Amino acid sequence: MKEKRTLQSVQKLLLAFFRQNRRMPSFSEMVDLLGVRSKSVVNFWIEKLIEARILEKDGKGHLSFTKQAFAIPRVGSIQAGFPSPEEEVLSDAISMDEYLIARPDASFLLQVSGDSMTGAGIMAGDLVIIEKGRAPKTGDIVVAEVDGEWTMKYFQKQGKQIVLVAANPRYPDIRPRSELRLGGVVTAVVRKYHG
Amino acid sequence: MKEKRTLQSVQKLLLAFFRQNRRMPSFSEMVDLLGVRSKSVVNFWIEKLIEARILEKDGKGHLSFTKQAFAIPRVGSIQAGFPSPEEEVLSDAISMDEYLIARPDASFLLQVSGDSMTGAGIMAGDLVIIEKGRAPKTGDIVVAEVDGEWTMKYFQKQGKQIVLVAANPRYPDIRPRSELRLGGVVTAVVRKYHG
DNA sequence: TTGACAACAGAACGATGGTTCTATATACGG
DNA sequence: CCGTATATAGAACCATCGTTCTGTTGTCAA
Repeated sequence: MKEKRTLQSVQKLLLAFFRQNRRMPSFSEMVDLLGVRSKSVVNFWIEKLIEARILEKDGKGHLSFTKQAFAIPRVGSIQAGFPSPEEEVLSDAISMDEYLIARPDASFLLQVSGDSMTGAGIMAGDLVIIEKGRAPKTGDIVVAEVDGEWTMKYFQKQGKQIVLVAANPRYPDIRPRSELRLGGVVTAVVRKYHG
Repeated sequence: MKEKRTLQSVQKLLLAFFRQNRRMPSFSEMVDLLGVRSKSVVNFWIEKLIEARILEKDGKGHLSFTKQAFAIPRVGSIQAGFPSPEEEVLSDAISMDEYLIARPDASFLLQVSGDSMTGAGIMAGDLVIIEKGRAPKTGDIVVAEVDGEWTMKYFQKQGKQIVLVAANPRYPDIRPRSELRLGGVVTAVVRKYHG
């Protein structure tokens, strides 16, 4: 039985290749990938994909995916009426890496343990993205070393005094003496449900 | 004044190009990119980057970034002792897209409004990633249409009866009659702090 | 059966890609 | 000042790339 080639199936194959190799396949590679025997067939599909704004080609014939091809669709809010899969608004589609991490070279991940920030919606096991070298403002969540121990707290500035407040009221406020080593500012929280 | 080229600066330039064009620059393009005038200089740096496991080359000379080049470093948990930026463990580095979204073509994003899932650490304004066509298990968070309205709730199966429970106890449990249209299962939560 | 059309095969072509080699410029220690 | 090492320049080379053209196969309606 012969698989019928469709725009979606071709796009899927190319995307799979890209995700694995982090580059576009060449026309010759696509010949194998699509299971055809001629580059002109590949060219036919490539033009279709360009027309569909999934691929784009610069002046010298270099292929690349559009932003749209990577992103996953983003629909409105739940209470505003939940659209059916067919009427998804594809116009506003984003990539997680791009959305979450503004400065990749100054950021790192940290796995949270403990319940001191549960009130802020940061649970044990969550991953937080921390940006180094950013000046915290009051209300920001920071990672700091206070008296030899690292903790994650709300940052507050009362006059000249700095106060670190936990979201969980069971934990006391911390007023560091002079030494406050700042690990960074929490810019995002990420939680993945196993499965 | 002439900028000294370093491994980091070259990597940064190439990464910037990649992020913008979603493909590797060619050697000729790198000549312009690095501000040199010969491809052999480019080749010199490429080899350095390959040695540093930032780039890799397949049999036919096709360049691509390694996984490592994209990912941001992940350090241990806070309470386990917070490493300084110098001693970051780079071995376990992940990309957000890859980490969060197992099936990109079956997933979409939804912005949360309301406080019905606050107890589960899902706040208003958060972005949830929803996977379609997955069979929910008890304890999963699902998006479902109950009697004409879309909501996000815990999924529970008591015998043959399905119960939708909010994390916020102020909301009553929902026991749908027969019609329960399932939008999908929440596989991840993402929150970005503005700034 | 035939005609029309779409999908595909295959080869030829010029341009560009990465590679390699040799020559020149710069920095630095003695 | 000299000699050595390192970084850069420039040119030549061929495999591969994407492009294009012509011809073949397959499908479906009349």
